[in-house]
Amino acid sequence: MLTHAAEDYLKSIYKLQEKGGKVSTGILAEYLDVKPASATGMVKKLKTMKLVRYERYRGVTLTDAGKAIALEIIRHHRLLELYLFTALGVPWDGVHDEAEKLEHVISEDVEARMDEFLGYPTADPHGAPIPDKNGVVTRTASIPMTDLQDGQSCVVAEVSDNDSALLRHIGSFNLYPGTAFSVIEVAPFEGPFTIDIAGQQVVIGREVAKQIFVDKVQDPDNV
Amino acid sequence: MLTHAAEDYLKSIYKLQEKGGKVSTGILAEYLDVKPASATGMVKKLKTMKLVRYERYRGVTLTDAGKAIALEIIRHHRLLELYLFTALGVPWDGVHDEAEKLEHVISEDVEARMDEFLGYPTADPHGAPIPDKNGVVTRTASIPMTDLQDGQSCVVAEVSDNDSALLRHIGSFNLYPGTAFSVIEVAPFEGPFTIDIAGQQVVIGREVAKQIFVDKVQDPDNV
DNA sequence: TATATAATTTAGCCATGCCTAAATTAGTTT
DNA sequence: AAACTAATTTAGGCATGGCTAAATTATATA
Ligand SMILES: [Mn+2]
Ligand SMILES: [Mn+2]
Ligand SMILES: [Mn+2]
Ligand SMILES: [Mn+2]
Repeated sequence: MLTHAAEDYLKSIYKLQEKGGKVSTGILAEYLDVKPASATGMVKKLKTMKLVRYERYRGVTLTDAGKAIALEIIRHHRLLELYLFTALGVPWDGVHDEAEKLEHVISEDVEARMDEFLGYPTADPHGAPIPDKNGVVTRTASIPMTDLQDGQSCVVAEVSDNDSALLRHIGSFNLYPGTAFSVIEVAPFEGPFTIDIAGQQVVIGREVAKQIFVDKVQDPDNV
Repeated sequence: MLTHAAEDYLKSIYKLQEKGGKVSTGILAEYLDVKPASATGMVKKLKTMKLVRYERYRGVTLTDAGKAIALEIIRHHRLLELYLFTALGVPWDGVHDEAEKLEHVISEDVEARMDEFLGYPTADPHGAPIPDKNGVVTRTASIPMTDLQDGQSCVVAEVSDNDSALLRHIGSFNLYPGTAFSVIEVAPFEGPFTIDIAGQQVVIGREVAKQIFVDKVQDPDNV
């Protein structure tokens, strides 16, 4: 078994390489809130374990073995988030930190039991996909809310789960995954979004909108 | 926050000093499956943190601060065992190892939510008392099954939870806490116990009987 | 093409928590 | 009282995973 630290590195490399191929040790260090020298050190260890491809100054990528472990940990994390949310009522801005610690520690048996209890779910409380038992991820092609135009109708697909204050804020507008809304107005000059959620008019700043991902819907009212 | 290792040491010192006052570093090392030198090292660290009283060659005891932490971890452990057993159906011979890892990692919030879900329970699946939120333990005065005489009726109160093969064995006789049985015969010369559980006749070896603790009941059939 | 800048790596250090082997102490036996 | 034995502690080492400071390399700029 790997150490918690190694698992977190693999998970982070996976996430970073999803949006941008090779991952520099600097970016990795920043993401993990660690100094670059520490990231370099761990990456070298992961290389000797053949979990990572790495050449100095050239960045890191996961091998198939490394990716499998990363997905396993991500599966733990997201199942745990949903389990804590659903079974114990932990608020959606609290589940991330809790899962961050538990993910390294639960057995495959408990993983399977949570999966069954939850009915083999495919997304966590923030809308992120839960890799299946074999590490297969079904991605949805959601777009950032900031790409929306006036009048567009859509459904919230996913929300960034890193910042719990942000989640509380987004939750206060009821913008959970699955919630439908339509854009009333996008203010010019990088301005805020005015939207309609279930008849309620709400203003969402651009920085917040960047963290919200949606699926467009054909709006029958708007033809 | 303490390290996992330090928490496990405090928990172990607590359990060992329950039956026998001061705890030697040797006993502690054996209990934790660690070399005596390692136990001495950790005990010195715990002393600088004022969690433990210790003088070389003289044994260790917990301070009030150390005892409070030990009880907090024991509470986590036992609540987790019962939660895993009740909510996720983890078999009673599996909950100990799982809880051993989770106990260091759950938040006070999750602790409180499990407690509520379980209806503020007072015993874990093996019958061990769960300290309350303030660290108060309500001990029961159970006796080892080996103290029973022929004809005695009793109820299982508690079973050792260290050895999971033993638990499977005991479970195969349905000797869970709460189960009533009566002694048919105690074979002489340190022999086995023949007992009656719900009409079924079962033979229990002495080594197993030592690990089972019971409460005597006045048996109306036997007057 | 040379040089400046920024990123990355190396070197060396620290804390934790384990280990083995050697030294010390306590307690018991003669 | 001395000697022996068993328990305990000390000394020194190793792996992990951080850190800082200095050296190196890549890249952009002149
Ligand atoms: Mn983690
Ligand atoms: Mn999430
Ligand atoms: Mn533990
Ligand atoms: Mn137990």
